[in-house]
This record gives sequence, C-alpha cells and structure tokens, in this order.
Amino acid sequence: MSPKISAEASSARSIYRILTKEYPDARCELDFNSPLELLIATVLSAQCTDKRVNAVTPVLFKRFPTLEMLSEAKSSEIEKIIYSTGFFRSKAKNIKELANKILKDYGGEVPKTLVELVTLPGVGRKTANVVLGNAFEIPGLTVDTHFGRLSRRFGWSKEIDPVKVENDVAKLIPEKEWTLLSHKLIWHGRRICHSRKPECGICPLAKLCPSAGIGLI
DNA sequence: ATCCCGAGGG
DNA sequence: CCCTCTGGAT
Repeated sequence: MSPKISAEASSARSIYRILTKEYPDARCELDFNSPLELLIATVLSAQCTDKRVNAVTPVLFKRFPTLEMLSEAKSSEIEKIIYSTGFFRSKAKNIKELANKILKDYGGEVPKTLVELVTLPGVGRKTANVVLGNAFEIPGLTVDTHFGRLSRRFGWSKEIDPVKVENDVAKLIPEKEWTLLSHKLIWHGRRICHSRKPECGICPLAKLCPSAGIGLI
C-alpha cells in the first residue's frame, strides 16, 4: 500500500515550500525581551500595526518594569502610554488585570499552556498561540484574519470559525512548522493576498491557488 | 473609506 | 450570530 495524501495536503506542502522561498525571514515583528513583554505586546497589537506597538511598549515597560507595578498601576496612566494603539481603555484594563492574575494564579510566571493563557483577560486563542510559538517554542497556529482568509482561498478550509480553520489546517501541515507557517501566511496576506484586491497577477502561488483570478472570498 | 496579526459581551 | 471598542496609516 503506497501512502496516499489528500489533494489538500499535497497543495499545502507545495504552497508552504513556495512561501518558505518567498519569505525566508518571516517571523514575529513585535519587539520583546521576555514572555511577559510578548504577551502584552500581542494584546496591544489587536487592530494596530506592530510598528506602533513597538513604539509604545518600551515606554510602558520602562515605567512599569514588573508584574507588581503593572497590577498596581493607575489605569489612566497605562491608557496615556498605550493610547495610540487604539482600544486603549479595554487594553489598559486587560493589561492591569492580566498582570494581577498572573501574580495570583500563576505564581508570577506567564503560563505555558493554551488553556491557562486564555484565562487571562484580553488573551484569546490567537494571542495565546502567538505567545506559545514565539516565546516558548511550542508550535501553534495563529489564526487571524489573514490566516483564515488565505486558508479559505487555498481550499484548505471552508470554515469561518477560527478554531475550525485551525483544526483543518493542523491536519495538513506538520506540527513543527505551525509557527513559521502562521508568519508566512500573514506576511503573504499583508503583501499580496489582500482582503479586497488580491494581487493574483504577481502572486507566486497563483498556479496552485484555486481562487486565483477569482479573488474575493 | 478602509484596513491594521482581536477579544469580549449580548 | 452580531455588536462594540479605538487611533493611526494609507
């Protein structure tokens, strides 16, 4: 019996190979010096460019260098520092309460499991997987808007629910590639496979992509 | 106008 | 499922 792989898995391997060639440097673009810094940077990155997050995090971490200081900080002071990242009231509240919960419930250490990470305020599954993959080297698929859109365009998933997309893609790509695959999909989504007007004409995946020229999924 | 590597609440 | 939270870049 020769081992057979599905058409989707075969496509996924080919696409991953090309993305690796196109984006050899794809990586997390948030600046951080510890798991806690990455966690907070990722919370701040919602609906905000990484560049802007990187402009405020050094100020935030210099003013509040420890979990204790963050948890006792005045929300208004955090808000002023992170203002330009948007959603500043909820993000400030989340950061303060997240610091408090890590102290109370996790012994002052950022937890290393998805189940624990998502108990923190402001931390959803996507943020948790960013931390696991980039601070702890634990493979995770970070299904954001780009990841979901590209997965559907490639025919890897028909789902909208990010958890279902994650499960579909997990079957197609070896676990050890998950973190890098996430970055490469996101880079490609930002550069070429845009939401509104994907540039299929210059896309190196056009020949493999069932949505090429059709666009708009 | 529309998008930026979302999360939480109803 | 929908809505809301938000400023900045283009």
